[in-house]
Amino acid sequence: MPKVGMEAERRRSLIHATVDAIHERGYSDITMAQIAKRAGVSGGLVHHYFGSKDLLLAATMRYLLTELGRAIREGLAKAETPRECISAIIAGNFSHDQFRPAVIAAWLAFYVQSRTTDSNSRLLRIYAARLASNLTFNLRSFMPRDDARRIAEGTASMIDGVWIRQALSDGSTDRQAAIALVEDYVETQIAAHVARNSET
Amino acid sequence: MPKVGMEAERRRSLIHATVDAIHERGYSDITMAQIAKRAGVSGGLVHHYFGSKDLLLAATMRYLLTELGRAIREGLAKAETPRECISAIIAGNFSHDQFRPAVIAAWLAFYVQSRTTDSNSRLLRIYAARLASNLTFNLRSFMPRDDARRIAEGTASMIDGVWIRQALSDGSTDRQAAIALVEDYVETQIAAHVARNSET
Amino acid sequence: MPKVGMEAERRRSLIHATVDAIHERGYSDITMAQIAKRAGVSGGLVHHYFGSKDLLLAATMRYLLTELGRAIREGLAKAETPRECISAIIAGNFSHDQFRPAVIAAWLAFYVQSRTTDSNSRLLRIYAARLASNLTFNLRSFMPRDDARRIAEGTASMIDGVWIRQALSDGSTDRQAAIALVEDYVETQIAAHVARNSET
Amino acid sequence: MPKVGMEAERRRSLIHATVDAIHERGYSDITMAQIAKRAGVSGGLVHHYFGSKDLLLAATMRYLLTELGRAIREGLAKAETPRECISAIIAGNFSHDQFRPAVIAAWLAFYVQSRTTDSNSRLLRIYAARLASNLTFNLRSFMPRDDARRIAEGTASMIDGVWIRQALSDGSTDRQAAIALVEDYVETQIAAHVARNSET
DNA sequence: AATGAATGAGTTTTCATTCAT
DNA sequence: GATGAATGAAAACTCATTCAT
Repeated sequence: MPKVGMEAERRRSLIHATVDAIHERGYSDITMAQIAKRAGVSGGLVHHYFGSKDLLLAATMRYLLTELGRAIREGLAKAETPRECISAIIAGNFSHDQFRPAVIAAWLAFYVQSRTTDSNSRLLRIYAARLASNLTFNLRSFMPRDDARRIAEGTASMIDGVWIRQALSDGSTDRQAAIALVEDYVETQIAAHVARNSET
Repeated sequence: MPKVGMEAERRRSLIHATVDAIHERGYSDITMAQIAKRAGVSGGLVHHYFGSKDLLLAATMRYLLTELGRAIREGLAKAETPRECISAIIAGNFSHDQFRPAVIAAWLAFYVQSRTTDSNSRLLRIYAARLASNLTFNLRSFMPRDDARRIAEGTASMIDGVWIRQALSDGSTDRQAAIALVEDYVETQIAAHVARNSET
Repeated sequence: MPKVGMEAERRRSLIHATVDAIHERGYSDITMAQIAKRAGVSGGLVHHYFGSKDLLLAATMRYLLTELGRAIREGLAKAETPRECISAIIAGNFSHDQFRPAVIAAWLAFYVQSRTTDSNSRLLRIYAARLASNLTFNLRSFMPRDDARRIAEGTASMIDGVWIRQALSDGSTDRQAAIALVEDYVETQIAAHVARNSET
Repeated sequence: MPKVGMEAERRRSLIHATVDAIHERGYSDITMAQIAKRAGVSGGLVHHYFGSKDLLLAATMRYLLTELGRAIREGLAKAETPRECISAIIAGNFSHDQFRPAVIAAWLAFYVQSRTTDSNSRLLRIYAARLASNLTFNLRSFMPRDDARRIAEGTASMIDGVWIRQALSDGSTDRQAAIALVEDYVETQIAAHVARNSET
């Protein structure tokens, strides 16, 4: 009798092995054999579960996107005010699971790589649009639509920027500092708007 | 025409071909044959000039760094006040030569890839340190050292963030919007500090 | 139902699946997984029953030979004159069970493939020798030994030729036309001999 | 400077190696490595020239068809009467170049294999149609259209049948016997028609 | 200097076979 | 007996690199 749930577990372990392999060797240097070895299975099994290297990579990217979405949603569930929602989104992007060297490395690899892979590109675009719309919606409580859009874009840019810079510095991550930098940006921008309004 | 100079021209044309190839195919999918074809030369010649694929890629990355450095230095030469220096640095990062799709794509590819390549990593670190120190120095005119360091890091993060987001959107680049976003960050932060100081 | 007979049924169904798989995918492209799926059993079971792919294929070939032999023997049982025997042999080769696209395809595949597989080659040779000897024996009633041998060879060649040509035309089979073509050959040859004899 | 004509020579030598490999190992067991070794080149070169195993096999089949067509055309060029044309077609099919064990083996392999490969199937069909039309046309001098068509089909069947039987017998080929068998069929059929006509 | 044919090591992929359940 | 997950050997294919011309 086959072990129920074995397949899901194997797939997850292979995806984790893929993330780790990208972290250690770099996206362009990983091989199926490395991933299989890292997951402690034979090379053939990876194909059995994912069909091809491309499909394994695509599945890994989807996994990362899903996990990020979940982290953000969890934070949003506890947020009550628009300001808290914004903080939840920011914190979600730097949550414990997300802001680890291996995950950061894999994220950026897919981010950059997706530029030349339509299906991956589409996934990222959908995620980015949702993030932008969510940020914009909550910023609308503090400023006009156009400004909200602009600051949302700035916030997203800074989140991505902090991530990419973290990838390069092989040192340990500092979630608090990362969050503080982005929060500071948002806070200062909101404050500027509030000040401007109270002047009039 | 003397053969001297011919070599430099060939090298440059191969480097440009490499940048374009990365843009079109992605870092992990480029081949020497593609690059050679794109540059209109034989495959063997690339080795003759660069020795190996790794060396060609390293040379391409050095070229990008040099060009970026040159763009910034040119702007800085005309800047007089610290504030103008900051703007020059920002503008340099989004100068006409730098903020093109192919260059952005290549930049990010090297950026991400350098994580697993020591020699490239070192180059990027040196550049990043110089940028940070330069920004910090000029921000010191407006705020204490620790704040200057923090805002310098924020500025660099936002520059990188704008870049990476541009790579994903296949559309045309908007230098003005990119500059405005980063300038807004710096300006608002400086204003906040000035306001705080004038309060006391 | 007793388990005895179950095994024979499973084996037969796997052999039929093999024949169908050869027909649909071609001898060089069939896999054990396909055959197992087609027979509605697990991949492991095929090995359990046949030991290996080669043995399954050998069993399939033996099955085809046996069925053909049976079809011919059944016809011969009803034949009384030498001429009727010849017709029975021809008709047996194009009997309903034999002259179906899937069976034809499998036959030819084994026919051609046996060239490089000693054990299969031996089986075919035995069958061919029996066919030749049978045809020759019955043709002896109408002509000298040497001519009988030659016309037997011609008859066998034409049977094989009609078969191979049928394999290529994906259309439906026309047993009557196939039989008529071969019968015409035999009839004309016999007639020529009879005419020659009556001349003298 | 590259050797002019080297490419054509290489391709031809690889195609010959393919034919020989099919003869020796059988269609379903040949590997690119075997073919390369037999041609005395590296494995990579085969891909360089043909792109893939499938394309190499397709090129080999086209080569065999072309050679057969050439052999027949050469014979036809010397034929003057319809009867001579028929003999030329038959002789062409068993010409020295065609009726060799390796070529026969390869021919049959492709013949059978083409059933599941559309592009190959199409090529064979075109050739078969041309052969049938050519035979029919020349037989029309001796018999009505319908009979001519039937005998043309019979002739083609016998040619194919002689070929397939030759493939199985690993012995040396006997071109004269093969030709005689088919000629006998045609001759007897024509004679029968002539006799029938003179009766009336 | 320049070419591009040729190599061969390395990678993905396939699949018969095994084996724990 | 029966399953199908897992293996690993063998195959196709890719491509940086070399080298004769």
